[in-house]
Amino acid sequence: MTTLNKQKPDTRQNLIQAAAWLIHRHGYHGTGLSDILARSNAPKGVLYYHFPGGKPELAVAALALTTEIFNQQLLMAAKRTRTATGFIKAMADLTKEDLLVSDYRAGCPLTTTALETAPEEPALTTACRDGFEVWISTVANIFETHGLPKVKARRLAEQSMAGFEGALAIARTRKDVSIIDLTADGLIQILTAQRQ
Amino acid sequence: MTTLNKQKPDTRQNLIQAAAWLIHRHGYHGTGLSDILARSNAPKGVLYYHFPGGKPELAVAALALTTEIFNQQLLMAAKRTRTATGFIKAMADLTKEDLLVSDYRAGCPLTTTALETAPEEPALTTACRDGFEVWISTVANIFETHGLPKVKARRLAEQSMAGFEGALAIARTRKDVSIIDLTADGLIQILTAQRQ
DNA sequence: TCCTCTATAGACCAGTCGGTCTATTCTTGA
DNA sequence: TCAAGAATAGACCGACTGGTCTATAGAGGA
Repeated sequence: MTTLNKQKPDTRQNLIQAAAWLIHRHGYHGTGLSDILARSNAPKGVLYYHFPGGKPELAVAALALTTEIFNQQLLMAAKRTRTATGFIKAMADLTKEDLLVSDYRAGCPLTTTALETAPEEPALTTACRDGFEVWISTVANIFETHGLPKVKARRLAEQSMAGFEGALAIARTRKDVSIIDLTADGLIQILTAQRQ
Repeated sequence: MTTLNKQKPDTRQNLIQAAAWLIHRHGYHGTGLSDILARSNAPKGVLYYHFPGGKPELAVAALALTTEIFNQQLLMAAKRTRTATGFIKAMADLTKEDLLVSDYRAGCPLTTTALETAPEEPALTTACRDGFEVWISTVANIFETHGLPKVKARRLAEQSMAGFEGALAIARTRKDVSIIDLTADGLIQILTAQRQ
């Protein structure tokens, strides 16, 4: 699923990765084509050859890549955890990791792009919505494997995504990740309350 | 506190309000000076007369205005509610209101700006951090008046802000506010669990 | 009445934006 | 060996960006 396309991956993939990296840090409007081109060492003609739709089309591909990568991280984290509580803590760690390795320069590209562009660029809004849905479904499935009933698993997954996304934004302004742990604690309390 | 400055308010205040309205919808990078000028019917010279620091300085003022307005809405909502649970529901209603009256065109300007610009525009990041702190302090105080101990009130306030901010972003991509109510339900469960 | 300071007005600027276009190079099958 | 499509390369474009500058209008005191 990660290598579906038959195209020679180098240039096209480099463009997508460069765009994803930059949008992750500066958002959609804050990322210029010239930045993407410089980062991927590509001339302009190449971009419009691979993405006739221009910047929006490339951004959609970049958001899809980001969605897939984080989804894989969620699945890997699930393999390492044996309880729903443990998985919530693992999600908190994943959320913190992005902030710490980037020195608070990178947030969630889906949230950033969604807030910047919805609903003016429908393709981008759709990409964000689909990305959130992928993540929430994955998290809900993981909660189910840890014994939560389907409906409660889905609810807790939505609450988790909302909590961590908001905590990420606030943590970035503070250069302090503690609100992410606080959010995890809250989710664990919800989980525990539901178990009773 | 709402009318501290001695300056004749018209032009300057119009600029701030126009900037706040636009940043609310399109974010910092998505809002151009020309948009702000057009919306406030002002020529360019006026902007740089009142805000020598240019766009960033005006944006900081706009974020401060937004902070203050929403803070007043929190305080008003607190007057209408008698329990912590009721206040959580009132926060959910406030969060939903922005989305619904703007047809999902407006999110939280603090979150949007923070994700777009941190940490490249320190003044903006600071304005966002300060804004979040104002809101969280207000919410924590309100929880205290409803009987929560200080530490727990602060924790629940942080969890609330994170949850509603994240829910707002996701709701915007879906054009559906239900995740905001779900978030409120989760916060109420945390509250109840802490009461035991 | 005139002077001075505040504020308004908008022409103008260099730089950058996303996007188009044509020329060239690479690759590959005949 | 050569033709043809795929891919690369970057010059070029109009529109727009945030920002500067000078000219002028308005207000208030002497």
